[in-house]
Amino acid sequence: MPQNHPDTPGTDDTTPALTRDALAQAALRVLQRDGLAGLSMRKVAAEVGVKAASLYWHVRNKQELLDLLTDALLGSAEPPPRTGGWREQFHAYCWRYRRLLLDTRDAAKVVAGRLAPGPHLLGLMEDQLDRLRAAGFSDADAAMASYLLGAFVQGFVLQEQSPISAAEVLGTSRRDIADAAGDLFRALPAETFPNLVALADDLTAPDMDARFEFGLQRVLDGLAALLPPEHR
Amino acid sequence: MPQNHPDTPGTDDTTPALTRDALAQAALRVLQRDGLAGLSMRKVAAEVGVKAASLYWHVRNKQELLDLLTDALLGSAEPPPRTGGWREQFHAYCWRYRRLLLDTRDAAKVVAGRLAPGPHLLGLMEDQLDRLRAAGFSDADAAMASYLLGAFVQGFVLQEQSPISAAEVLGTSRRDIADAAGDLFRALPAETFPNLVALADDLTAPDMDARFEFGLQRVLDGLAALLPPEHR
DNA sequence: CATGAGCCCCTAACACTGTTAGGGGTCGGC
DNA sequence: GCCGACCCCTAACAGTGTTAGGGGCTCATG
Repeated sequence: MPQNHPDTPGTDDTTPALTRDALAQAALRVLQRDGLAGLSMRKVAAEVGVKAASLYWHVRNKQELLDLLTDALLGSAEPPPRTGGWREQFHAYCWRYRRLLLDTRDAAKVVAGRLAPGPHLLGLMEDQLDRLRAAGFSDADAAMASYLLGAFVQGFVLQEQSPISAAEVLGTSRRDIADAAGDLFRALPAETFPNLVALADDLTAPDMDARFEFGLQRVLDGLAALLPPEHR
Repeated sequence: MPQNHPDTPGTDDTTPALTRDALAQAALRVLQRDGLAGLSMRKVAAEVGVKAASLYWHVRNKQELLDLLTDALLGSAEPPPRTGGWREQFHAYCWRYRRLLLDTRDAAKVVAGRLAPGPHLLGLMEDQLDRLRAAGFSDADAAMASYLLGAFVQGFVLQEQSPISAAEVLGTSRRDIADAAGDLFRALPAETFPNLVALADDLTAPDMDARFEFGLQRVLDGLAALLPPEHR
C-alpha cells in the first residue's frame, strides 16, 4: 500500500486535522451529494481519507455524527437585521430558516431526526428570545412562540420535501407531480368527493413559497393577538 | 420442514388471506413493537408467517409498504362531530390527529417520510375542505388552511417525539430530560445567554399538551382573521 | 536512551438490511 | 393432460452500523 505514508500527513491538501468539526463538514458534503439515505459511515470516512472504524474514535456512533451535522447546518444561519418591528424580523427569520433547510439536501429530515442542542442552536434561541421579549411578549409566551415558530418551519419544509423525494424516485419533476395530482383529484367521483374535485387546482398549486407565506402569516397573526394593542 | 403444509393454509389461526391490507396491519404491529428503525421486511414477513422475499409479490418495495402503513394509520382517524363552530371542530380535529400520531410509535416519522395519497387521506381531506368552505373560507384559503393544519400537527408531533427517542436511548424519562435541560440552561454564562438563563423554566416545561394547545390556538386565531367578522 | 502512555488508524468480523434471480408447487380452465 | 396464473421458497449480492483487537506514531517521564 504505497499511499498515505505516516510521515506525509497530507497526501491530498484537504487533510488539515480531522477534528469533530471536520467530520461534520465532511458529513455535510456527503449529505449534499448523496442524500440522507446515502450518508454512511464508510462514505464519511472516505471523504476524510480514513476507514470507517476510525470514526468511532472521534464519535460515539452515527447519531452523534448526525448531531454534529445538525449543529453545523445551523451554524450557517445568521439572524436577520434587528431593524423594523418584531413581525418583519421573525418573518425574515422563518424565511431564512426555511431557505437554509431547502438549500442542503434532506436537511429537514436531519434536523427533525433528533433534538441536538448544539452551541449554534443555543445562540439562535437566545437571539430569538431576546427579540420576543423586547417586542412585549411575556416570558412564557416568548418561550412558546420560539418553539412554535421552529416547529412550524421545520414541519412545513419536511412536508414540502416529501413529494420531492417521491418525484426523484419516479424521475418526474415537481410540476409533473402537481399536474398528475390535479388530474387525480379531478378524476375522483364527484358525488363522494365534491370538494376535492372542485378545489383540485387550489389543492395542487405547486407554489410552495405562497403556501409557506400563507402559513407564516397565520402564525404571526396568531402571535400578534397575544400582544397588547399598543405593541400591535 | 414439517410445518406449514400447503393443505393446511392456517397453522396458526392468524393467517386469513395475506392481502395488502393484512400486510399493512402486520407492519403496524411490528412498528408498534419495534419502532421504525426495527421495521424490516423480514420481520413483517415473519409476522404474517412468510419469508421476506415473498412480500415482493404483493408490494413493489419497502416504501410502498410504508405507504400502505401510512394509510392504515390514517384509517383509524375518525372526524370529530360536526357540532359547534368551525373553530372547535378543527380544534378537535387537530387534537385527534396529534393523539393518533402519539399513540403508535414513530407514527409521525412514518407519515412524514412520504406523501402517500391513500384513500383514507382523501376522505379526511374531503371532510376538512367541506367544513372549511361551510365556515366561510374562500376556496384558496380552505386549501391552504387544510394543508397548514396538517403540516402544523405533523411537524409539532415530530419535534415533540424527537427527544423521546433520545430519552429512550439514554434510558431516562421525559421529566428527567426536562430537568437536565433546565440545569443546562441555568448553567450557561449569564452574560452571553441572559434570556436562556432567565427563561430556563419556561423553555423546559415538559407539558407538551400545553405547548400544542398554545400553537394550535395561534394558528386558529390566524385563520379566524381571514374570515369576515360575521363568521367570527 | 528506554519505556510506557495516549492517541489515531487499521483489518476482520458480526449480524443485519433491502432486493433480485430463479425455481418450485398448487390451483382453475381448456 | 397441459398451461398459465398465482404464491412462496432458497440463495445470493452489495451494503449497513458497530465492535474487538492490534499496530504504529508521538511525546513525556524515569
